[in-house]
Amino acid sequence: MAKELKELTSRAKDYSQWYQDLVIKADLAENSAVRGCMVIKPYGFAIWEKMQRQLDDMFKEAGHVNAYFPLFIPKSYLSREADHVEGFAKECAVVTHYRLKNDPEGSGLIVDPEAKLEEELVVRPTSETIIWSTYKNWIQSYRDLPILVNQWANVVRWEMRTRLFLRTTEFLWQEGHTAHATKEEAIAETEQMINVYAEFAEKYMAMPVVKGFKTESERFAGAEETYTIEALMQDGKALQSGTSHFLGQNFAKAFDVQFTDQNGKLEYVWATSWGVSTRLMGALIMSHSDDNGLVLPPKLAPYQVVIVPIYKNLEQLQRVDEKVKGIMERLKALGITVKYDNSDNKKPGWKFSEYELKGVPVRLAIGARDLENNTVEVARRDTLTKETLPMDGIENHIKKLLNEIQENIYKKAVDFRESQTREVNSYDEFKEEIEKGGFLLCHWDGTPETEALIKDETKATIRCIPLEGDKTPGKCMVTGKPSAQRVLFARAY
RNA sequence: CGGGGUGUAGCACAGUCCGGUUAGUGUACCUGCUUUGGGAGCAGGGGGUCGCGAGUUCGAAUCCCGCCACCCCGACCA
Repeated sequence: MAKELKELTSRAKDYSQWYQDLVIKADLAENSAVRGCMVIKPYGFAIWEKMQRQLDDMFKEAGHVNAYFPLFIPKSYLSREADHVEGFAKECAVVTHYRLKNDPEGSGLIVDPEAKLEEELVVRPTSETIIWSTYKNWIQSYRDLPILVNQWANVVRWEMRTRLFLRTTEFLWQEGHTAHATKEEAIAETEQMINVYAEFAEKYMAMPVVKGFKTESERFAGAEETYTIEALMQDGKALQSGTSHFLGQNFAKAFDVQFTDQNGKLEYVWATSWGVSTRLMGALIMSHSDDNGLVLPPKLAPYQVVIVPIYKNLEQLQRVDEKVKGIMERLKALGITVKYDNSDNKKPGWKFSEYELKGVPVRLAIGARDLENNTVEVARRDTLTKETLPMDGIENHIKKLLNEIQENIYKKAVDFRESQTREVNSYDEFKEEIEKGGFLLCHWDGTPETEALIKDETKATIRCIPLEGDKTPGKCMVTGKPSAQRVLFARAY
């Protein structure tokens, strides 16, 4: 057993390998029989549910409501918006038939050729088109606006290469789709939502992000402006963690969604869309984990505290059970989630390792010794330290400790990112530095040609044009042409 | 679709080059006893179409041919 852990540790340098082993061992997910899709196991799904609930609260706080739209999109819808079809056509799963039958030749089930669909259906890669074809019926007057709708759903993108959590064929996400009477209002919505995402990432996931615009070539297919939050993973690669798009009037025009404004004039509506996905779970894992397994921020941990009893016989266990009952009540009264693992088929040492692997922020161990002294052993996951404390008032200490852990994990991630972010001024230096990973802030002349050249030669992309920070103009590191501000480069997932 | 690799017990793998007892090891599982403050110990036990198909041979996990699946690297990707 110890050997297995050691192997895991020694592989930590090979991050992707380690990461895959880790999540499987940590009971988060496994690859299923279906190409590039994943089974999210109960513990992993509990983390996703925590994220969902928090995000949903934040959306509603900002005035949004939930709805649901169909999984299938008629092929013709997808082709209505030119950039959109360009962006998604290459990765769509298509339904062509609606029935199977027994092969008359006797080789089992086959697709019934007579059950061919008049028009093929696309399994949604995103829902803009079906939603806008619906909104057309919902919107006549400025009084119908704004529409602020979100949906929690699954989508399918048939990528050539998949990666657990980061790019699976099917993934779970939320997509907000809003309609507005004015351009200003739509832009304000787009900005509001990227701020919601950034707040969620930093306050709940304890993951610092850089907010910014995507360049034209990295923009969402059909958007006029894409805002993004970019995070840095521990292996030095960037991860796009959430996007919010200002869609202009592109979809309104493609689906003919017009409204009468206050002056009786017919206008196209202004649109936004925004989304985050189960990719965030990958981000969470890769931001904080160490060689002992997951490290979960207390605000997203399925349970914040685990209690492990230590006993020599059933009589002792019963005494610990009694004691724990009281502690659990007091913890729950403070809104802290607790799991008491008094299963008799695993030893304490096994449990310690198991809950570390699962990233439970705080572990309490209580044994005969503690019952005698009225103490409890408190171990924290982020620092892997433990201390023995008096039992009285332990619940208040734990409440404080959970906040401290949340802050400490965030601070650690910020420090790491700062240490991996640097300004680079020449292209030669850039080529050298990009090999080391991390974020590079550089001047760029703003042309797609230069961007493409850099990508070809170094595999680095412009993650975003940051909204905040240094706005001093300069000269492009490649062409020497003027640059408005430094932009953020990195190699990305 | 290109380049590389792997298919042997639930999982991880050895054995394949150089064919030869009843196919093995770790782990997991089952039973019993002892253990329980950092992934317990001992004893016993169950579990295999060696990816699939066809061939060579007295004899194939091993050699030849064909096929299939999966993984990694690239192309692709908001």
